[in-house]
Amino acid sequence: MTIAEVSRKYELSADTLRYYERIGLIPSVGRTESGIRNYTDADCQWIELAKCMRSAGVQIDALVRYVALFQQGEDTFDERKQILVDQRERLREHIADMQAALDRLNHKIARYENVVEPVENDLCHICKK
Amino acid sequence: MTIAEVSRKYELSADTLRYYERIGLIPSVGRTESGIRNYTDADCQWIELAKCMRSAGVQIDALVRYVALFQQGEDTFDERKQILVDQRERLREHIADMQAALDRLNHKIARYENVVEPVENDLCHICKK
DNA sequence: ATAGACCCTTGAGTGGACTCTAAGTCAAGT
DNA sequence: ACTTGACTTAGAGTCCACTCAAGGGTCTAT
Repeated sequence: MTIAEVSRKYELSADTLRYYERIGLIPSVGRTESGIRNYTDADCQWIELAKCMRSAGVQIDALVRYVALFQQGEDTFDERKQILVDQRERLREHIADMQAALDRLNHKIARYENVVEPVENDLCHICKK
Repeated sequence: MTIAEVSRKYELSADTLRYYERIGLIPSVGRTESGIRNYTDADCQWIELAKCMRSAGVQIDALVRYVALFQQGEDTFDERKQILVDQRERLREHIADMQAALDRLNHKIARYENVVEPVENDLCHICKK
């Protein structure tokens, strides 16, 4: 697969794909004799993983470390797992923050819709609390 | 309340508090005769709101627009509500992305723990899929 | 064999959100 | 009166994650 095809498939710009490879967020992609990138299915799986993690806000740094360890082989097993566990925890915390903000937005929108009785209006002014 | 007290209370640096005020993410704070910020409870509510929304990744831009409209008064009601509704939608999408990444991390960690039977190992290599 | 579309690398530029610096003011304590 | 430390502003600097530009090579169709 060419970079343009992969770019369309995953909706990541060719620039971004090259950037991800350059910094090691995905392992380096094989080339044709003339030096043009030729993405394999395995490359695509790495890209999909990267896209999923990045869209969730997992830092590039952690993913780069993971990929580097992965390429070093079996004896990095524990370290790799630890990265995943750490990032899972970060993600859980972030989801909780977002849920709190979502609850708050729902509350505020309800006020705007007069769905919630304005019992403690003194704190609200549609709506800081 | 001084900026140092507010900074401690909300765990935001004094620089960040001044920055938020400067860009209009919170309405401007009153000063003492000598020009020092004196935060009221209402100011603190704005800060808490800003902190909550920012920690969930709501863009500063949207919050600035909301605050500006809020200060313009009643006839911006609909526009303000629309901002909230839009941001709620963005937040929901983002939570879905994060949930997908979390599911994937859980799956990968389970592989690392040999909890999941390695049935389709050819795609996994602990673990791209 | 030449146009036009696509690809390459290196390195610089951008935008968002802070974060820090410089130069100065002010209040409290000694 | 002087030091100390927290406050002020305007503006510059930093970090992250891209994104673009320059200058060039490659592929395909006519």
